[in-house]
Amino acid sequence: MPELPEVEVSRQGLLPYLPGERIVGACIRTPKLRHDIPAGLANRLTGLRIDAILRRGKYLLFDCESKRGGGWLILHLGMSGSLRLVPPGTPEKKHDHFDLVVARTTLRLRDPRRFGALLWHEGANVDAHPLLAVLGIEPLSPDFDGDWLHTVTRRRSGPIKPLLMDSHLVVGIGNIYAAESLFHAGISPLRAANRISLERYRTLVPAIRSTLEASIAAGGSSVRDYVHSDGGAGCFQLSCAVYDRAGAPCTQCGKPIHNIRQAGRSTFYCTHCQR
DNA sequence: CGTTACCCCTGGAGGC
DNA sequence: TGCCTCCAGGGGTAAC
Repeated sequence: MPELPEVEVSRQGLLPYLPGERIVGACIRTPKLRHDIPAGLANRLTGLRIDAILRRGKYLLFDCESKRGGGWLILHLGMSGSLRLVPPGTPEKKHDHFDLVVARTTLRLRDPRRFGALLWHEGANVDAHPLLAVLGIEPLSPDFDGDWLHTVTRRRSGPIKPLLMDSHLVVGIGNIYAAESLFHAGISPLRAANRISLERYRTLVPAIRSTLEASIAAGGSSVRDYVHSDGGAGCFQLSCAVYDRAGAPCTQCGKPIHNIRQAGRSTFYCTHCQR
């Protein structure tokens, strides 16, 4: 479920409740998700204070006194992960793999497909973690602009859409937002990255940014529901222009949206509006 | 080096 | 109702 906007909205939803709180316990019910869960993690966490919650790409980073002998709890939601704040003592359900317990609430991770991750990084420099050190640029950072994307794609002859989803280049853009952004920029997902002009990259990057920001804003309004109820925290994209709209009329020209496969993922686009 | 195929896993949808 | 196939918003790894 989560792409960058969902992860960011989850982070913002946790901010009123967790930073400043002391971890009084943790419960790990699963030996591994995407990776093995570090041995002794629950004990390591217990007693530390949560100083801050940051986001890097689709990773949530919990600063657990990292500058005072602690470290970082690193969390990834994979395809099916979700976070809830539940009252202390709430019985767990199937696929509830992890609890982080503070005095007044419990952060609960649920992930049926177990593609998520739960990791620990000792010490202050979380960017040094092997999975984080290889990540690309943040799409909402000012350094991410059309000129930058044009420059780094000069030797990339593959199609643009899988490239936008490559976290080693730029983080956080998943299958939905890659498709939506390319539609808004009028660029075919099949076009070779090194055959897109600088001018068009200067259109594409703002399209990416506005698509992500609009989704974060849409999710922001439902943060309270998210952290307090069983309500869906899924797709904050209220309405997609192309994603999951195969056969339906294009919102611009009325011709049917196509569904193809690229690098093992479905791609939705308009063959008339996107070139 | 760049690009793609496969794999990790469960659950929901739709066909028969 | 059951059984089957296909599909799903991610990403690490191996192979070309």
